[in-house]
Order: sequence, then C-alpha cells, then structure tokens
Amino acid sequence: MSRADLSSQTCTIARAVALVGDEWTFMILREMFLGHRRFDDFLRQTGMSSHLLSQRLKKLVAEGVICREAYSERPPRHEYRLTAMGRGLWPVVIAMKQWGDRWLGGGETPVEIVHKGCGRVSQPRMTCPECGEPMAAHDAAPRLSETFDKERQAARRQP
Amino acid sequence: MSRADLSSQTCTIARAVALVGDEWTFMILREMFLGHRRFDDFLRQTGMSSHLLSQRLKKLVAEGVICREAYSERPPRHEYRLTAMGRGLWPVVIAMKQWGDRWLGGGETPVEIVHKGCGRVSQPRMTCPECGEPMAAHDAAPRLSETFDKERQAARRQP
DNA sequence: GAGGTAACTTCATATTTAGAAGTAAGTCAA
DNA sequence: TTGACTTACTTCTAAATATGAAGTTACCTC
Repeated sequence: MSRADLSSQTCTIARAVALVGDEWTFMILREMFLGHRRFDDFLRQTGMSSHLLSQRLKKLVAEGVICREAYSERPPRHEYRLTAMGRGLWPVVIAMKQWGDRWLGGGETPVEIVHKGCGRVSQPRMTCPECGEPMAAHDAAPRLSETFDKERQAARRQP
Repeated sequence: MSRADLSSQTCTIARAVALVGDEWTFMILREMFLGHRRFDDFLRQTGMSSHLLSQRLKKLVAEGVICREAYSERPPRHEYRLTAMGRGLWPVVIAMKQWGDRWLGGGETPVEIVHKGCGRVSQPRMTCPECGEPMAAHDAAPRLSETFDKERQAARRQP
C-alpha cells in the first residue's frame, strides 16, 4: 500500500496523516502559525525545494486547509492563508512543539506561546473537557466502533 | 536541504518532525496507542512494506521513542513498546485524531477515547494551564527567543 | 518431516525528492 | 528605456527513498 492510499481508510488519523502528515507540510504549517504567508518566505524559512513547496501548497489549497489570495493586482501577487480547517491544526503543531521542547530541546525553547486571554506564557496541554483534568496516554482507553473493529479483525487474518 | 537536516535545526518542531513527522511513523504510533506491539501486527494494520517498517522501528528504537524487548527466548520473539518519550507523543496523535474526526470523518468516529479518571467518553482539548481556559490558534501569540529570531532574520536575507 | 509462525532481510523496480536553472509579469532607479 | 530586481512559480535531471515480492532464520506443532 502506498502513502496516498491512507486517505481512503476508515481511520480518521490515517486520513489526516495522508493530508498533513509529512515533514514539509508540517514545516509550512509552522510558518503559517508564525504568521508567514508568502511563497518566498516559506522557501527561505523551511529550506525546502521550490518544486515541493509548490506541490504541497497546491495540495493544501485543493483540500481546503489553506487558501490562495491575491494581495496585489498589478503586479499579480498572491499569498496563502489558513482556513478554519487549517487553523484547526494548531493543537497538532503545538503538541509537536511541546514534545520537541521536552525531549529534543536541550533546555532551550525557541518559541514560547503567550495566551492572549490571560496574558501569560503558556504551555498548553491536553485536558478532558468532561472533568477538567489533564490527560496523558495512561489516562486514556481507546474504544473502537463496531465497524472499525471488524475491519481491523479482518486485516489481522490477512496473509 | 533534505528532510534529514531538519533534525539539526534550532526549532524543536523541526527536530520533532525529523523524528516522527512522516506518514508511516504516525501509523506505527497509532497502532502502539491502540495497544499493538508486534512487527506483524504493525505490518497488517498499517499496510506498509516490511522493509520500511523495519527501518522505521530501528530509527525509533535508536532515538529512544520505543524499545525492543524479548517476550520469549525460545523461539526468539520480540515486541516493541513505547518509552516515556514515546508515550509523550499521545497529544500529537490525539490532536491529529480530533482534527481528522472534525474535518475528514464524514460524521463517523472510528475510535473514541474513554477517560479512565472520570469514566466518560472524552474529546481532549488544548487548555492553558495558567488560567484553565481552552486554547485555539487565535488565542495564542508566538514569541521567538532572541537567538531564534536572529537566525530567522538571517534566513530571510538569503538569496 | 511437513507445514506453520514471528520477525525480519534482500532485491529489483518505481516513485518521489533535491537542487539547480529558467520563466513571466511586473516594479524601480538612473 | 534599459538593466537590475522581485514574486511566484515551472522545468529538468540526478539522487534518494519507497514498494512489493520473495527469501531467511529459528523455532514450534502435528
């Protein structure tokens, strides 16, 4: 199975990964959450090749994660912005940042997050909205839907 | 710049992405958080090639995200488990799942999360630990460290 | 001793990526 | 009014990476 086929799976993680789960797409998203919008900025700040950047931007536009807008008619100039769908990826990028800071950072934190609501530097964390407690891996038990469970049982029995 | 070079960047997101930011690594992590530990299970449930699976597992072991342990001496059999570092990736996978459910799921939720603490089905979300409020993209302002900011200004001026 | 299983490895082919170079439509400065 | 510069790309080729099929090792079970 190729990476592209992940998008047709039942699992929503697989679908999400097919769309935004590659290295350079993450780097583009990082730039967007840092406020950048232009092709050349993405190019210079990520270090990716222009060919790939072009491909990734097209894919993200086609899927509705970002949109392409003219900010000047003459000369014709365009920029890319996150849509609501794209802004929804903030927790993913932040979770990745927190993990990188904790396990790969060597004590330094290149980017801090200021919570506009309370004005403080914040290290956002996953919390259960039902009881308000913070959640980590050992606090959670996955429960598969019947359909999905059957699908996976079938996969187990494959050669 | 190649994908491998991301690991030597200052940005901790880039470093995290270099380590776990590819499609198949995400699929392996999904399986691990669903409780699977064996090579053949990963193979069947993810649909990836055995060659790649082998490479990815080696990389994750080498970096300390997972560990390889014998569960039988004769015949020699091994399984893979998440380390503390690996379990720390739970928020990333969950954030990805929430986003997939919201934007790509078509109304179905193949996996639900039960919070062991309160016993309820939970949709964990990012919260500011300083004030307890939920956080999303528009609530957050990034603040770059001086060193990192300079590095990025320099990148802007590159040809 | 035939068949099966877990956990891989090897190999040939196919696809994707990286890096360099090139292009179009304009602006700006002398 | 020409030549340099900018943004936002596209094209090209070589190199790296992924895929799928087949093979391997070391056992176990019937």
